[in-house]
Amino acid sequence: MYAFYGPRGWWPVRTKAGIPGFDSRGYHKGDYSLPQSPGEVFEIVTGAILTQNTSWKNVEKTIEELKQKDMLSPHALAGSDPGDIARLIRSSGYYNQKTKKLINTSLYFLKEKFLETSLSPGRTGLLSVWGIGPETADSILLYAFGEPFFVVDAYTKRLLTRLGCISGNESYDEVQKYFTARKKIPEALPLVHYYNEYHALIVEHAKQHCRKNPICPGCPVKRICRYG
DNA sequence: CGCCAGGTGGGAT
DNA sequence: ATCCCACATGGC
Repeated sequence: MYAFYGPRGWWPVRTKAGIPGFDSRGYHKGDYSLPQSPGEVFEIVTGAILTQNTSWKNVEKTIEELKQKDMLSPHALAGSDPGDIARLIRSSGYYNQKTKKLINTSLYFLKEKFLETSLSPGRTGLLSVWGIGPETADSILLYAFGEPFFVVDAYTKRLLTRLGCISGNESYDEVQKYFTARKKIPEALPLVHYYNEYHALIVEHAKQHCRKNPICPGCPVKRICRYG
């Protein structure tokens, strides 16, 4: 899939959109040096929560709103009126729930000073926050803190099920194990970069070919798939 | 119009 | 543990 789609430039960082080295949406292909500041770390944390069961397109708009109102920080979010936050993040859907999730996460980050110290919250720590489940936790660890946690989402399960790798009713942790237990990892890429690309490639592949109604002509993994 | 999108938590069984 | 549901907007 890497040969077919190329590097994906994840995680997109809106606050860098358009500057040299970044495309208009904040993707940075082949550059694994992000995030580079506490602000960028927190933007990824926020994006990971906002995109829960929601298209990234809707989230981009919200991130932009938050940024323009100087609300893209744990301090600002934790100190704001929930109603104001809900209005700002409206386009990302589930705005009442996500308001609560953002405030909870902000309070946790403030209390533990993760941004100041650059210390990782750790998986258990993130999962203890109301509003952060396994996928959001792993997304934050992998893309915001640069730790090798493989992200499993609905696309991952769909692809692996169609390829015949899993039955489809496995738990999050079981699917994750399918990847982390593998020994065949290209040496050219550090593990964290490999996981970075792998998840992003699965998302791209699921959007282009492995949709709910699959588009098999031209699929890069057609040969090893039951469909097609 | 209907269906889907880079899930999570709560409640019943 | 395992199912079922609420949560909500915007794009196609």
